[in-house]
Amino acid sequence: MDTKTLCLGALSLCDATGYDIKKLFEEAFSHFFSAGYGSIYPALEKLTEEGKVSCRRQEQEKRPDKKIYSLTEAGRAALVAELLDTPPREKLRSEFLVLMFFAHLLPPQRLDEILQQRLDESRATLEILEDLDRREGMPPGIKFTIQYGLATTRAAIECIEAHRESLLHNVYEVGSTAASPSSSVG
Amino acid sequence: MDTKTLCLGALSLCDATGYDIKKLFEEAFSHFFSAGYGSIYPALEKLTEEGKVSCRRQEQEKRPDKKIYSLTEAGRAALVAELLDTPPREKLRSEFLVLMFFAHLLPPQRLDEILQQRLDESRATLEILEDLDRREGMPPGIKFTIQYGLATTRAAIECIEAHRESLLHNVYEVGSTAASPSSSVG
DNA sequence: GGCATCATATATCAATTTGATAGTGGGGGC
DNA sequence: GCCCCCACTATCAAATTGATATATGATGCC
Repeated sequence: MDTKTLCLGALSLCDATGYDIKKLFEEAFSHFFSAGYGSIYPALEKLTEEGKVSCRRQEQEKRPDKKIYSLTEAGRAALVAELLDTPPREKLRSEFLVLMFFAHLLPPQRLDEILQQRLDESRATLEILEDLDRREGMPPGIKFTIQYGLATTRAAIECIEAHRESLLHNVYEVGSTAASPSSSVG
Repeated sequence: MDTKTLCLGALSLCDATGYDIKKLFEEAFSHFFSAGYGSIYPALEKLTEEGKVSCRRQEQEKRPDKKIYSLTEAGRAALVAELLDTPPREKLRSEFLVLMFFAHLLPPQRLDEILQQRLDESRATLEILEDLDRREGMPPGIKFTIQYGLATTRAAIECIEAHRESLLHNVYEVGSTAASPSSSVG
């Protein structure tokens, strides 16, 4: 699934500018997908060429012209077609877990900081999701994305809380230390 | 955190070829990070230029020469330095949740298929993690990455199981249908 | 025996994405 | 007055993705 499809999806909700689409992604998608201007604007341009979206210009004083995009019938068909054969994959990119994997190379202070930062960020995410969850009148599919985020985020937080103390005690005791490494973990 | 750092990390465990590193990523990192040959080989080349890894060639009959890389002292220092100021971020890319977000555009059959496929894949991931978890003598940091994977994967599975039925019943009842869409969700 | 596919190992490439940055001006905080 | 944020466009180098090419042996299947 590429940014083009994401844009079609956004425009299936309502007409929007590239800027609006980015904001939608940040507000509604941020816990499971992201896209920047660098992929959104080129995507909208290509979609226009392909006739899947149309673009009307709205002039503004003292601001750049707005380019408001709308989904065409061809675009809606393309969106549905894409959704029909997109496999429901999921991929995590966790620098946090990479750091944990190499925890034995880090000083205890840094390890503690890492755990704390991740906890803070996860709790912040949780609050955002809880706010979203309180909103009413949301379609079941969208509601589900929030439930899913809540469930996995809570699990992550509990896992960190559960292991934090023992990690700080055990990481350095068994084999190597941060100061004198001599690993051989195959 | 880029592929170069990941490679340094891999080589901190033991000497390896690019191929070995890819396999390590698939075996030990697959549930939280990934990297392909297209980023690993260039990374190893740059690291060699920078003196952070050294490379010895091992000739082989009937196979391409092996290029076995080792971490140098400079490389180890660079790895630690990188780990010290890498923020512990985490980013999900879930095409599954995008599909769920637009569930109202899909026929019920497809929605069911999506949920089933994700459930299957999550259960497969869970089994792999449970196997890893049974291994003994693993450093606490690595053990933690597995615990974390177990916790979040189980939460995901439970969430899908819990909402599956109601999704199939409710997605199409309230507002629009897959056949005649007329949404306006801002 | 023959055929497909996987494992070992290298490497490359077009297409895409990332993450930062630039430009332009109004409005709010202090 | 100063600085940063909001609104809106857009671009760009660098990195990554995902597929593919090249070779050969081994393994499995009918």
